[in-house]
Amino acid sequence: MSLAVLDDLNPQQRRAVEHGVRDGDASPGPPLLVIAGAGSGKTNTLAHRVAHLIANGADPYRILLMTFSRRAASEMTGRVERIARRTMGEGARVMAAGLTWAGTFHAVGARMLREYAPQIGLDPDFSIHDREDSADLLNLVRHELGFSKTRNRFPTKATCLAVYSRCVNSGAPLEEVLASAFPWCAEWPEELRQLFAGYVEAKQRQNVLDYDDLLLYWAQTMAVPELAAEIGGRFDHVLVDEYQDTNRLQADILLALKPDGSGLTVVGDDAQSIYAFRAATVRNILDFPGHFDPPAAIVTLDRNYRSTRPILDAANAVIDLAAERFTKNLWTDRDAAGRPRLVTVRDEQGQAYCVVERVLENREAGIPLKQQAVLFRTSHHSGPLEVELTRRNIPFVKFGGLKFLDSAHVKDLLALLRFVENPRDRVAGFRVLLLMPGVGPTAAQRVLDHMADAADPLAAVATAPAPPRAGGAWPDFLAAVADLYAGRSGWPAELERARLWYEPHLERLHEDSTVRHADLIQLEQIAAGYPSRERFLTELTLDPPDATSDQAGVPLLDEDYLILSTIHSAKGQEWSSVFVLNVVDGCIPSDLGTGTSADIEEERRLLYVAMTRAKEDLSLIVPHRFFTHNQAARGDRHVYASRTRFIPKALLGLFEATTWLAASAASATRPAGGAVRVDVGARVRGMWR
DNA sequence: CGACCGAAAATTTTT
DNA sequence: TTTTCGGTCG
Repeated sequence: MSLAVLDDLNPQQRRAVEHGVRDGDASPGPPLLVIAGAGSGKTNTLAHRVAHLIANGADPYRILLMTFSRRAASEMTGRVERIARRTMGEGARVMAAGLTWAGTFHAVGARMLREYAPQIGLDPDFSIHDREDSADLLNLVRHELGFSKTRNRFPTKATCLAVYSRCVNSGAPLEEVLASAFPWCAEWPEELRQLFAGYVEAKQRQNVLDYDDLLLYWAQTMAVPELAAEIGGRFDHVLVDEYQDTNRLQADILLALKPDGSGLTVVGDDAQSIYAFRAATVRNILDFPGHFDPPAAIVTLDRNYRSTRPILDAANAVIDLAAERFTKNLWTDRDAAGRPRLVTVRDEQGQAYCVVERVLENREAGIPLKQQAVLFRTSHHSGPLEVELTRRNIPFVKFGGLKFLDSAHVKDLLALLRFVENPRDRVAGFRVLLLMPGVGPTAAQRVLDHMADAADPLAAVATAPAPPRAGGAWPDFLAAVADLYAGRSGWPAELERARLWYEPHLERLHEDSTVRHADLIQLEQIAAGYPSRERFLTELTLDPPDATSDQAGVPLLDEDYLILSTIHSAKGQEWSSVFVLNVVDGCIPSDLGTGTSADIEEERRLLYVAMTRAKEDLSLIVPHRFFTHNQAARGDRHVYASRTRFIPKALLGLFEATTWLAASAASATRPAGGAVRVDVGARVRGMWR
């Protein structure tokens, strides 16, 4: 590898890149932990390390690259490719194509499980349930067990699934999970245990895995010494990014892959750990070195290349107040005059106007929309802003929150494909059957039971008892299934066949069928990018297109658009100018998550992550008053909010405090009543529900 | 058997 | 306020 490329790195980065690699010899070396602060060139360093390994003879087919989030995964592979192209010229294409084992833990797990299915008693044609499907199946089991009519109300399907998921991911006993995270469900340990047992059996009968199973089955596979040796032996180097976001199960998998740590590299930053709610644990990163003898080497990257000094000073001050810290403060030599702004506005409406004004000012000053981002704690916080952006014709793309695939009509259509792909999947079957008029739970169950008893379930649909009140819808359905079953149209044309069947139902069930119809056409275009139905369904579940923009779908790539993102989805990203909404107590920290001090600490890190996304310009918006909706406490439509507790008085000197006076022009044209404004946001979101 | 109605609960971030 | 659940009516 050319020395020129490594010369761009600072000494610590270079140590991380070259660790364990001798000239021309990239055989697996001792384990390495890289503690890399925000903006310290973490992904870049990891990418350089991969390129360096390959340049020194490592086989790209035998390199495994994993992350927790999809965003981080694509960022990483893209970066490796770019660096390789720069350093290796034409050879880069070969190399990038060779990096086939790169992705999220879940995606890699799915692939591994399909491959090893025959050896672990799994049908390789399993389908994968997303969260909603999993909750639906859990609900069916819940009914079967008679928990629907208990004296006190039993937890909802979503809560049950959350409990189950946490148990699986943290490896903690049920009672402990209930006590710590779901105290209001603590009276049901026995029922929940029974429910989960039934759920697991149902999944297995139906040849279905949920998200957690992808990790769980993989971890179980790795518990068999022969298989662990075989799978671990396929890779010389295993590298994990965002290691602070992994949970116990993922750490188990990793350690089973490389018990002695050879060829193992993990990268992370405990100050950016924001997935504890998903059972991620910083212990993974803290305990990593000690798993090996001798302990893994540690390299710390604490030079920040992203933000100006005033921004970094403020962010450091915020994280400095954390109860527990392991990493050092970041430093930079990027001097600049402007402090980050702390902008007080009247209410959420004022917040929307203020952000829009500033964004437009920035654009006038030459900063494209794409270099600006608005971040928020929860998805619906951007509601009023989205309305305002739409009103002013400012294009935006939103990351996190509601997904294209969550809309009912898309799920309906996909359910038909999933039903044909795996006829034992009762959740998909139910969903499809219930779309027809005159078909309810009872009729649907009869059909599915009839199929379950047959040797060839799909062929048996034709001989199933016709639902008495379905009328002409039933033969139409049989014809569609027969066509898809026989593969008459081929992929991806069969999606159109499915849509033709679905369209009459779409028009009957939904008022706004034209908008929804456009989504289905878009789905067909997406499908064309996948080689087969199986790959389409799997990858759509594991890697759904995650941006929603208003109405027309994702804007063209060459267009300029503003970024809206939840803070969680913003991790690893950076923008020239960043706005953070609702920097008030009750939002950050969320008043839902303020139960334990650990929860509060996570919220503090969340604010830290948001602030460290900014390169030149950072504005924290503090609405004085904000509307609450869906609050348990009845009555008040708005509450008076105060600045987040994470920026106490002592820190105010690091900010430039300003007040944005409620835009006279805008508010003058508005009717006085406050209640309607919240409804608009709800309705915009409702279009997708 | 399925559609409708009234009461009660709900809580956010991702794979 | 919205969603979800269970009971009742047609």
